[in-house]
Amino acid sequence: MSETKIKNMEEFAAVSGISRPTVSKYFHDPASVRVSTRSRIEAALERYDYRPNIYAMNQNRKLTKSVGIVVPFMADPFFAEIARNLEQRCIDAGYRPTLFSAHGQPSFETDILDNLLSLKPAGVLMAPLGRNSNKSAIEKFCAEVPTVLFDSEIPDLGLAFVGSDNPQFSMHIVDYLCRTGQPPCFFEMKNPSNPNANKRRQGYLDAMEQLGHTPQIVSIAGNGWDIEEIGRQGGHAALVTQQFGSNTVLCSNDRLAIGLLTACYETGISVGRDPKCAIRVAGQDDHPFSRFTCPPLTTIAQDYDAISRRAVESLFAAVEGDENPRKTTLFDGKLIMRDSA
Amino acid sequence: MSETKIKNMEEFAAVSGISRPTVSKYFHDPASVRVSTRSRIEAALERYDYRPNIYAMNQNRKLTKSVGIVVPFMADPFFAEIARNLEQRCIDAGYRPTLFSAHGQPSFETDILDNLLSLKPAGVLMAPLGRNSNKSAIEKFCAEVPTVLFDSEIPDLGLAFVGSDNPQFSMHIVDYLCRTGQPPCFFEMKNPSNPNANKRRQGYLDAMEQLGHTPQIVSIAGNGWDIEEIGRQGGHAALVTQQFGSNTVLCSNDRLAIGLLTACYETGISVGRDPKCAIRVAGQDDHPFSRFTCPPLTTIAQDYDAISRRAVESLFAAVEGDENPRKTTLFDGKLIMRDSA
DNA sequence: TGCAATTCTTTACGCGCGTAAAAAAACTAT
DNA sequence: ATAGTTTTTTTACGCGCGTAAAGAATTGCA
Repeated sequence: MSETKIKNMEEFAAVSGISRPTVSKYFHDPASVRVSTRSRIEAALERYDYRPNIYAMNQNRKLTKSVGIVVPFMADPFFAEIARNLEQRCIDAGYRPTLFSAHGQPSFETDILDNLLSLKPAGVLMAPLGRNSNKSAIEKFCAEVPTVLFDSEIPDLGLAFVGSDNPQFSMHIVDYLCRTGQPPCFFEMKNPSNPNANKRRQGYLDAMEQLGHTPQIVSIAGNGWDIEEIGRQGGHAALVTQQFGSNTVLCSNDRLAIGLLTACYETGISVGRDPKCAIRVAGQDDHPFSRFTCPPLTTIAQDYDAISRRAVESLFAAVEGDENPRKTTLFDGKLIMRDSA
Repeated sequence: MSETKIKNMEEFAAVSGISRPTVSKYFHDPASVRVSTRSRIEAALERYDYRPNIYAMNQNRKLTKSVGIVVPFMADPFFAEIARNLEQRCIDAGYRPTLFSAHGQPSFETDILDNLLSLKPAGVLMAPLGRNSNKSAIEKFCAEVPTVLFDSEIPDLGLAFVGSDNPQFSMHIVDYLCRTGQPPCFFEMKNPSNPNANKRRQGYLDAMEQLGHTPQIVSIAGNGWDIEEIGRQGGHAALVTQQFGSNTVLCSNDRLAIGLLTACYETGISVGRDPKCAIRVAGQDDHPFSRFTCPPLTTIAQDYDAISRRAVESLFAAVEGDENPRKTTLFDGKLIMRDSA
């Protein structure tokens, strides 16, 4: 970092004593040049702080090193966490990830894809909004850019889908709830934006049937991503009109459960697995905050780590040449027992 | 979107019947060409889907249209919310924002600045990590890129700072708590990463003195951004050893308060402003989740909207030529009364 | 030591667009 | 219609780097 300012690769090649094409090759892939050459370049990098112009680099390359990470709602810590996980893995693999959030708006999601197109990314990791996504826009995008979908599946789209085995989630937690108390009823949004919700409902129905219980579903109104508030209001309504036919409520997801817990508090209904409590509440996802609700929320944890690892692996395998058929990978959830159920 | 594929601006200029330099001018600023010209270009844009190559565009421009938005911790919904707000405003102003999160790690923050440098952004909106930030790296960055800091101030750095008036926060909520019950003690992390914490402590001390009460501060150990967990553990310790000299606890921020609420629950201590409850707990920030704690958290709300508006205004004023002296803008907080205090 | 295989240098062109300068064309106002 | 102003066209070059091709240098190995 000492001497005169380096303007471009030409000058940097000169001071490092290596020809420009070789330097270019080095920046494309350091392992592609001989060790002695590499160390001479790296020695020069120590003395001068030069970085290739990223715009000039990407102009001619068919394949850039950038990767898009798209989530439906960054203000949901669940997605923020998984985005961070994905980001780290991309960096480790030598790529430049860029974060995007659709902020719950389909039009925003479409705009993001438009912008991504002009970024010519090597690949994209995307969790779609779900029901409200502009499917044809996503389909068109997937046809042009290698894309791995996660969290929320759109059938047949993308190189691969990685998510959770929702039926297993339901089976697992329904079984636990039945073993430890009354069979649960199911609390959900009538028009969930995320397709996982439908699979969880079905999983609940199957699990209850399999265990020989009569299922009961409480569907509440509400749209959008303000899920805690929807759960709180719907919970209020369900509680005062006594719609829950069981003292145990399994929520479609943790954010809904968090809202329901608030509704219980506000209605004066005690929640917990303690026999003195009026009802038990369980969620699904292991949302980062579920540890801190009162009572702490019993839930079934998505395997963030496995999901993000597999998503990134699938993407880079495809990007780096493997021609695999589209594959769906689903990971099991782990029961997290806390005080709420 | 009908006819043959357009490869570059040359071809697009041909089909639109306008010369390439004029088309280039149009994409730089649509208002800079005559109305008749503009409508001919826009007519062509309807028929052919052409977008200028972003890499070629930015290669020669001294000033790109991209803006960096840097937050310390995206998994904190507070920052996710404000980032979204900033993002929207940048788009409305015709810029291309890119989101970055330091994920609580100083080394990551430095890397982000490095990457941003090579993106040659028109400007950057940054909330630093705080105490752990690599100040000299940020200083060096600010010298090269127009940067507005928000949330967490680093003295004299950047074009401007926009944040909250922390002493006003403390005064306001301490006054409220004193009027409605016992004067509060103050619950905080011993080594807070965010410098606002220090201002809030001082604000608490000043407020208590002004109101004629004896202040008491409970500082707990813990590092990093896992603030709820730190608050929970520290809260446990403080509760069992009866360190709170008042039945009212003002927390340095909402996330700490959320942890303390969990500790109270786990210790069997009832929280609320109801006289039957054992203690009152208040937070600061109006974290998105604070509405849904049990009991819902009384807090003082940061004016997200005003902060993000002013931050963006300051940045674009500077980017577009105004030479203003560095200015610090602080917004008042609004008391949000809920059940916890 | 010699020969083939690998790696590097030299030379040269192109990518898509920014932008400058001079000339031509289109407006505006009188 | 005319002069003056604004906008567009024409022409031309450069940005920083990717990349191809041919020859030179370096290596590995027997």
